Amino acid sequence: MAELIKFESTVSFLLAKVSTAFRNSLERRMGEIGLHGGQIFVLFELWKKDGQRQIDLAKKLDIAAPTINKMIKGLIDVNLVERARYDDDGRSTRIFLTPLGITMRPQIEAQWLELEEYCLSCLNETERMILFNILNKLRSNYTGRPDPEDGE
Amino acid sequence: MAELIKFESTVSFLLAKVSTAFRNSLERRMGEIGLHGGQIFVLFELWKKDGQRQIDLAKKLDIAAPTINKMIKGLIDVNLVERARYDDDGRSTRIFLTPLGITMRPQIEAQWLELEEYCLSCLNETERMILFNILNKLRSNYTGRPDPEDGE
DNA sequence: TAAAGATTATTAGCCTGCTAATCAAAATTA
DNA sequence: TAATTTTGATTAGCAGGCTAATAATCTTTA
Repeated sequence: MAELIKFESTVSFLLAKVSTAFRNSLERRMGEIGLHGGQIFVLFELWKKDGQRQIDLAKKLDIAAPTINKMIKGLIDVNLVERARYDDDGRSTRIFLTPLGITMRPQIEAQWLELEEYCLSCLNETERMILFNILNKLRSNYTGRPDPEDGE
Repeated sequence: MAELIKFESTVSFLLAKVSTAFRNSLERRMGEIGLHGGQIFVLFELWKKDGQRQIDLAKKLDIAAPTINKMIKGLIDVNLVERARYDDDGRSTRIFLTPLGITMRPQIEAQWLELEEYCLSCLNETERMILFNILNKLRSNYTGRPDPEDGE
């Protein structure tokens, strides 16, 4: 006779729940400043390096080509980025920040820090560090992308 | 002049990345046995108590009414559950497991444990326990729903 | 009883993920 | 050069989240 699992006792169960809850918080917080949850990650990459191709953004964000395409559409709709074609390659488009996309950076970053504080308010400094390290391990395990200090 | 954040250094950043990666793993693993990622949580609640109303399932799973509605549609499509109306309340529908929904339980649970093992393969036993406890705190923080031992 | 309010399910539509399929352009190879 | 393959962007369509709006059924209240 098969053992019946206690789903609530698995880490995956909790991870799924926290994942969904976090995504909702992210969406709500970013909605307060007129953004959607996923868009901030695109902006983050463009702030590091403007004018990247869609395919390169997708690779850095670990998302598929159609996903980045839709995200960029949304960002264009709210006038945060724009597309530009170059003569050197007729296939690709380069994504550039608009002036608004540049000037909104501090506001978006402040909102991000608020989200961070809200999410982690139940954890002390030690727990936060531990969680950070464990999540880093999980991320490497999933994506094969090691800790930040390895560069890209 | 505004301080520029290092996004990668925030826990929220890693949590977002791990969330997405986990959801992808979940979808892939469950796809192997003909299911989708979210459906397992509905089944899990029905295994605990069959014949629940949609609204009650939604509350227990912390999801919105339209979401549970779509999920149940999908489960009906693959013949794992079915709807039934009762005379006592013409508004609500009760969701019941089909024979397949009952007999597939061990297979689904085995797949779940495989996912668990895959996700956590980079963590030792201590780290898993620590992660479990921290995730539990985060979950309470988000949903106001405390640890399992508090009952429902 | 009749009217007003609350509850349940559903539809429409959006964002974030995905895969599969297309199309155009570039690169490679015969 | 010509044919083939690869690459980059896009569209269509699906699942899982959401909110807002409807419709139908209870429940409550006047």
